[in-house]
Formats: sequence, C-alpha cells, structure tokens
Amino acid sequence: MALSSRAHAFSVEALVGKPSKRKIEDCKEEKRTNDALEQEEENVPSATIEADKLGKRSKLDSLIRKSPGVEKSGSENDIQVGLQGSDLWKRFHEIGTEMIITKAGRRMFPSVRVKAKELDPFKQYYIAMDIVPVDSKRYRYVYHSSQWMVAGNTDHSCITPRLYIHPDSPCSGETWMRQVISFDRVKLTNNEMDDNGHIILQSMHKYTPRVHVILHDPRFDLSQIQSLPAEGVTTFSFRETEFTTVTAYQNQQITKLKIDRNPFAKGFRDPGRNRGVLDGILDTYPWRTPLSFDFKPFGLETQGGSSSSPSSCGTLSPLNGQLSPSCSPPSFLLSRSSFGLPCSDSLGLPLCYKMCSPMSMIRTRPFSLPGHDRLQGSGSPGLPALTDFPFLSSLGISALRSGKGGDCRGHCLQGPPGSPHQPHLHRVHTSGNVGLPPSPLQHIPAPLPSPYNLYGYNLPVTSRLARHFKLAENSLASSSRDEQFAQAP
Amino acid sequence: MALSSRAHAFSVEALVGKPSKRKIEDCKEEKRTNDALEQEEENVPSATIEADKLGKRSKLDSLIRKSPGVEKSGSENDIQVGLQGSDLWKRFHEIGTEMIITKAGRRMFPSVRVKAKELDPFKQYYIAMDIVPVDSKRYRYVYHSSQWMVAGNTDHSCITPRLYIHPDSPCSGETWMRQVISFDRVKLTNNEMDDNGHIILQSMHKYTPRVHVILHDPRFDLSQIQSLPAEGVTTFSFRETEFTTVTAYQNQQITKLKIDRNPFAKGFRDPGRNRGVLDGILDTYPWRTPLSFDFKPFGLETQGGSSSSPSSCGTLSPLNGQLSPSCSPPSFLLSRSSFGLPCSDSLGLPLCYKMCSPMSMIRTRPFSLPGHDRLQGSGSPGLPALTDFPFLSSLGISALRSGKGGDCRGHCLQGPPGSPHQPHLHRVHTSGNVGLPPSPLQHIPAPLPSPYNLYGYNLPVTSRLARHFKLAENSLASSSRDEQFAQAP
DNA sequence: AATTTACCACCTAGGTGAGAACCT
DNA sequence: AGGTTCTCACCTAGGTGGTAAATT
Repeated sequence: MALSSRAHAFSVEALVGKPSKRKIEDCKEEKRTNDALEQEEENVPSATIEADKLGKRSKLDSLIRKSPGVEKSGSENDIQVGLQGSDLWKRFHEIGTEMIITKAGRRMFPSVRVKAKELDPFKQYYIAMDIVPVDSKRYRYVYHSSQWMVAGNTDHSCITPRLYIHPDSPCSGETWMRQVISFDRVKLTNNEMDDNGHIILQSMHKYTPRVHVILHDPRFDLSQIQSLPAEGVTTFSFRETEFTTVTAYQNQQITKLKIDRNPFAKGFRDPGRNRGVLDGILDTYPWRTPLSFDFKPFGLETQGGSSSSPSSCGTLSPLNGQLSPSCSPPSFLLSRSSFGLPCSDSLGLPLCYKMCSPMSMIRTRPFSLPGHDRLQGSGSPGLPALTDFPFLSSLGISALRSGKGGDCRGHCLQGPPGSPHQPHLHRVHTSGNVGLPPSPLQHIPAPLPSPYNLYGYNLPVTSRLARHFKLAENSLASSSRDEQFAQAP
Repeated sequence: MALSSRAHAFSVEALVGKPSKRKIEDCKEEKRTNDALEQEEENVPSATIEADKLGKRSKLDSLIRKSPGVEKSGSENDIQVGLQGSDLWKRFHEIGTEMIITKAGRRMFPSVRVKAKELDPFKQYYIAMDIVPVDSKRYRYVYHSSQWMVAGNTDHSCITPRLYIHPDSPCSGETWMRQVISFDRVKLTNNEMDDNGHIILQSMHKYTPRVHVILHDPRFDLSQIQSLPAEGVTTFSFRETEFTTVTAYQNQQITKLKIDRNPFAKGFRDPGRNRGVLDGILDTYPWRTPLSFDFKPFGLETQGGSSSSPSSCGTLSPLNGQLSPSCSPPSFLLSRSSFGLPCSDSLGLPLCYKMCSPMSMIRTRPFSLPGHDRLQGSGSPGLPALTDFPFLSSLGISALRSGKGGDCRGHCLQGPPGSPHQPHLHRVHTSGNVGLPPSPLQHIPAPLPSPYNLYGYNLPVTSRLARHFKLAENSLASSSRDEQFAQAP
C-alpha cells in the first residue's frame, strides 16, 4: 500500500474496521445522514427529491403515459431517478467520502450515474447535474481522531453552482430510460476563474451532487429559446453521494478505497495483498463488493440489452416536508428564473456559462467540450464544455471554444451571484421503506457480478471473459443490480 | 522506415518523387479529378456541391439572415462548407489516397474536417457525412507500375451508404460556424454485418466522402418527427478526399505519408531520418507541409479564439451542370424520401440505423455511441452509434445499446437497398477560379504553423510551446489557413 | 502548520502499421 | 497470388495518487 505518510501516521488501525465512526457534524445534518444510511442499508431507495412543482404541474400533466405497468396514484409526476453504483457510494460514505479538487479539474470517483424511469418516452428531456453545498461550514480533518471537524463558516450564498448539462441532452425519455446516465466526465476544480466548464467548489467543504430532469417542450421555437420559461424540472439527490472536497486525501481509508476501485489508480494497488483469483477479477470490476449482492425492485437493464425487464417498479410515497431547512444548501433549480443569460468568460474561453440574469431558458442542443460522459459513459477522455446559445450573438456575446479543441459536450451553466435562493423552490425528501418491495428475484444467488453493471469505465474484459459474464448476467436478469431509485412526488 | 515488404518490393523509387503519376481511371472520372486538382493547386475552393433545391428553396428562403457582412446576390442558399486540412488531403491525393478498412472499423486518416459559413446563426442544423462510391469499378494495385488498375465491375446500386450524423447535431448555425466540424471518429469497416454504426465500404473500391448540411426546422414537433419531411439539405464533397479502400496499404508512399502525419503511427517513424528540430516539431503538427503555407480567402478561426476575422468571403458561381453522370456514384441525399425508418439491427445492437422506407424525417437529437468527434474533435476515443428515434417504440422497434456502453454520439443512417438513386436529385459541381479573391493577408509570412490549426488530434503541446504558438497565431490572424471552401448555388 | 501545487511513475483506453497466418 | 485477419509493439491521450516543494 502506498498511502500518504500523513494519513499513515494516524489512521492505520482504522483500516481494519470497515464502517468507521461517523464524522462530527451539526445535529441536523447528522440526523439526515443517518436516516439516509439506515434506508440504504435496507436496500430501499433513498433520494432527496426537489421538484419545481409549478413547472411540473403545468407540463407533466400533459404527458401521455405510454409506459406499461405501474400507474401512479394521484401524482402528476412519476419521474424516478435511481442512483447506480450506490453500493460503492455507500462504502465511501461510510468512511466519509472525499473528492480531490485541482486547479485543472479532477474527475469524481465514484462518479454520479443514474437511471431514469417513468419519463415520457416521446418527450425530450435535458438531464443535468450540479453540486451544492451541504452546509455553510468549513471542515478540517483531525488525524488523531480520524474525524472531520467544523473549522469555520463559509457564506455560499454568493456562489451559484455551475450546472453540468449531460452531453446527450436533449434526448427523448425513451432513450434516457434505456441507458445509464453517466456523469463520469464531470470535473471538479477549486479554480474560481475556471474557464473549462468544470464545477467550481471550495476545498474542505461538504457538497452533494444533484441530478435534474428537465422537460423540454418542443412547441417553443428553439431559436427563441431565451424567452422560453423553464418548466418541468425534477431534482434528485442521493445522500450517499455527499462528499468533502480536498486537495489531498485526508483519510487513509478513502485513499485505499479509491485505489482499490478506481481503475486508473491500479498502479498504486498493492500486488502482495492477499486476494484470490476471483478477488482480482472483481477488483477489475469494482461495481460491487465481491460476492456481495443486493437486489432492488427496479428493473435491470443491461447495457447492451433491450429494456425487457419491466420488473415491479415500486413507488415512493412523497413526503412534502422540508428537509432540514437550516442545513440545506443554497440550492437553485432549473426552473423559471433559474436558467439565465450566459456570460462570456473574461479569459476568452468561456466554456462554462454563468447565469447573469434571471432569464429562463432551455437550451436547444448542448454544445459541449468534455463531451464524453454519454449515456453509460465510457472511460474515454474528453474536454470541457461549451454551450450553444443561439441567442448569444444577438446579445453581442460570443461563445468561444477551448484552445484544446476537441469535444464540446457537457458544459456548465452557472447562476448569478446572489441568486441561489429561489423563493419559490421547495425541497421534498422521500425517506423510509416506502413502496419498494424487494424483487422476487432477490434470493437467487449470483455466481458472478455482471460486467455490464460495472462502475463507470469500459473495462478490460477479454472477449472470452465478456461472453462468460454476459451469459451469467442474462440468466440472472434483474437480480444483479446496484441502484437506488427515487420518484418525484 | 518500416514498410510492408510487398510495397517495398516494387515502389521504392517512387518515394523520391512527390506527385506520382495519376492512376488509371476512366476518362470522365479522371478529368473530373484533374480539374479539381488544378483548382486546388491554385488555392481556390474546390468542392462538389449537391443540393436538394426542392427542399432548400422552400426552407432556406424563409431564413432570416442575421449574419453580418456579405449578402449573397440572388442566391437563396449561401451555405458554404470548406475542407480543413486540404493540403494534407492533396498530398495524399497526389499519390492516390488509400484508406484501411477493417472488420472492427478503422478511422480515416486524414479525416474529414470542415468549416461552415453562411449558415443562419439562429437556425438549427444537422451536419452529416457519408461516403459514396466514385464509380462501379473494382481496382487492384499493380506494384511494378505503382498504379491502380480497374479489375472488374461492382454494382453499388443495391447498397445505400450509411449516413454518419455529426454527434453535435442538431446545433445552431452560429455554433457550427464557430467550430471546425470534425469527423475524426468516423470508422470504416468492410463488415457488411457491422452493428457498430461504422460506415460500411467494399475493399478495393474508390469512394468519396460527402458532407451534408441539413436545416432543422424547429416548428415541427420533435416527437412527431417521423412525419416531418426532410428539407433544406446541402451536400458538399471535395475531390481531394477521394480514396481507395484497402485492407493493407498498397502504395508505399501512402504508408510513408500516413506514418509521417498520423500521430498514432509515430512508432513507425524512422528516427534516423534527416530532419531538423523544426521538422520534428512540424511533424507533430501535421496540419500543413513544413514551412509551406498557402493562404485562402476564408476567415481563419482559431480553435480557441473568437470568430474575429470576417475576412472577405468570396462566393462561388454555381454550375448547374451534371457532373459526369455516367461516373457519379449511386448517391442519395438527405432530402425528401431519403431519410427513412430506421431498422433494428438483427444482431441486437442496431447502432446504425438503416433507412428501410422512403420516409423522410429529421432526427430530433442524435444519440450516438462513438460520440467523440465533436466540433473540432479531440483525439479521445469513443464508441459507435446509436440513434434516438422517438417513434421507434411505437413501431415496436427498439434501439439497443452496445454492450461496450459508453458514448452515444455519432451514428449512421443507411438508406434502403435499391433506393440510392433519387430521381429528383441533381449534382452541382462548382469549379474554376470563381468568385474567391485571395485574402489580402495571403502574403504575410507565417513564421510557424499554428498549433490550433492542426490536424485532427489534440496534440502534445507543452504549455510553454503552446504559449509560443498561440502568440504567433494571434499575430497572424487569418493568414495561416488550410482549407477549401465551397458555397451552395 | 495546514493546505495547495507541480511533477512523476504507472495505469486505462485505444489508434498505428508490421508481419505472420489465414483464406479463397 | 491476391486479399484478409489477427496479434503485436509502439504510439497518443489522459486519469491515478505519491511526493516534494511552494504557498498561505
């Protein structure tokens, strides 16, 4: 093991136990987290759902539901988003997830990958991600106690998170639902002047990613998009994806888990560790803990397969209470007056647009640079973010390209400073063991994990091995999954 | 030099001279090619333009032209598309371009990269590429004469070329025009059963790529796209991009040039060759011949820069004559009754849709796998092609994903067998020194080539070197270009 | 003293033509 | 004998955490 000497000095013994003691947080936040964890360990969906009901009601009511199976009772919005790879996320969360941020931008590991259900197959949607502060605290890691301590306060209210629009947006509901929606290529940076379209975060702070499903109404002329109010936004977040930003890993257990699970860190793995042959294979496929499977009621869709498993899609009873309002971050939603006028970056490479005015819009077609976290994103590299706003030129604002050229998919929007708190927004948190019965297949033993349910990257599966796994997976159908689903209230 | 022994046995002496004797072709084809070459050597635009006037007239007439500057006189369609890297293409063309095709799919080198002008900035366009046969001949390479000879006939009429829709489609005219539109990630295959969305070609045949600019009318509802007639299609082709398909290189000069210019073949370069330091640098940036610059009247746009050089945009007088009709390939245009109903691939991975009925349509939003040749495509890897047709499910046809997952951008459509010849189509070939005055900047010496005008790939430019080049480029503005422009009649 | 930065070796992922083996 | 397929070494391109130096 090659671990930082700093972490090594204090946290060696912590490597033995798996779920380390939870970090110190203010009570409300702590409670919220523990609630979520309990749910997750019961293998039930856990997601914080924020929905712009105003827009949703007017738009989604008009959806022609053609999806077979479950018909929701009395809810005008069935949209469900499930976290993929929640097992791995939970492993990190139990320790206290840390994410490296660098000036040049660093990918997340794990990355956010979701599956969507109950979208209208015939409607177009944008799917986007942002990362919002969990609280207004600055943290520091105390090595001798292996804990994160509050180290001060930060005012996030003047910073609006950049929005990363999935490069496949807009896309039909049918297509979104058929795929794993991967945000692999999102990069985090601590450079406030970043012009690469990366998500800008402050180090030593707690954040949580959010996923937004945005209905795109095609009736509006795309060239007049600046006057189109954004409607039909449903927002999801998953407690286990919360993390603390760092510029160097603090907790040695996090380092170890990252090295173990991130294929790109394979060079740091200890070859002398006692692992069997199967262990080695499974490390290559870090999708789940070796020989540990959990079975969710949501339908499995293999990456290459058809959506042939309509499996019982449980529903969540919506809880309309505000979730720990004093702790919830200054969130903004992609709703009316959230999308705004993008600003040209002063550096001449405005790959990430900031919302400079509360002007609502839905982009016609994203033009992105990083471009590579498509649906079920492969591990291929990409480059940041340029947004295509047809109305830019009419405002004398030009979107310029990165000198590094290349890809143009994936990009960030950023809200105006001072506007993160939208008064008309509310946050709905679904919790508890509600409406999601375990799959009838959940007790079927799975001999091997499916290579198609793997984490994030294209894996070095030899054709022979791939065939083997493919067969195993097909026979298992919907039994081998690792996801958490949530449904909009 | 590591060249194939086969080629080495016969073609060594040919390495000395640069422009080898032209291959043997039937007269009409040969004339056409020579015409084009003469134009190119005069640094004037050379492109074959095929335009669906029927659609174009009705649609483009309604464009509100907001683009500043040149207003075309009496032409209802100003669209111009210029080939990037035409110098390199010409180098290959002089020898007789060969493209490797493999079962798994092989990229083109050079790849097709274009710039578009005079699009409506506020309209949405699809930009697509296909590759059509130049003739119905099968060729074989005669080593002792270093020539391609006709070796038989082939009936291409039952094969409709797959259409590769640029992964950034649809995109606003403004955005398209701001970028180099790169088809880097197109792959060629000889596997007729290909399910990866690659372009299927026959070995030992001559082909030419075509670029299509397709106006997307946003007034049509995207979910009803199957009933939307495709209109406003303008097609461009460049004579110097013609090539012969091979499974192994035949002409040693081609091998040499590929190795010299393709960064991925650097491992085969001869380190002992006599080249100066500058030569070495320039080989890394194969955009143009070292220390040889040509200056075109079209505006330079650096990859990272703004479109700040409005330079005189000449126009081409359209020639409405049919171009060597007996030789022209069974081409199909993306016009009415060209787009059709995509078919699910029998292999379960229908990443490339074939047009099975003469039903016209424009896709809402491409869903692609290879996904990586964005505007000014980077060298990042990607995966083939899945198309998102919202109406698929209503027809009981499902688009499935590749097991390799990952990217979904870039994809092919294929026309129905037997329908490649559209009776209402005509082909317009612009030729000669028409309407394109040389740039006033064309005699400004360029000390170094711009790293932003490079061929295809993201280049290993160190930050120091990049800064150097960037400065040089900025001072040169529109003087350092390598493109051929054409305008739709 | 805490945190950040720059650089590095070592990975993943995939694009080259060479050359041997294979096919027809 | 011509043409194709497969594997390979050698590249490009870029994602890891370690490490030491720099910064605050």
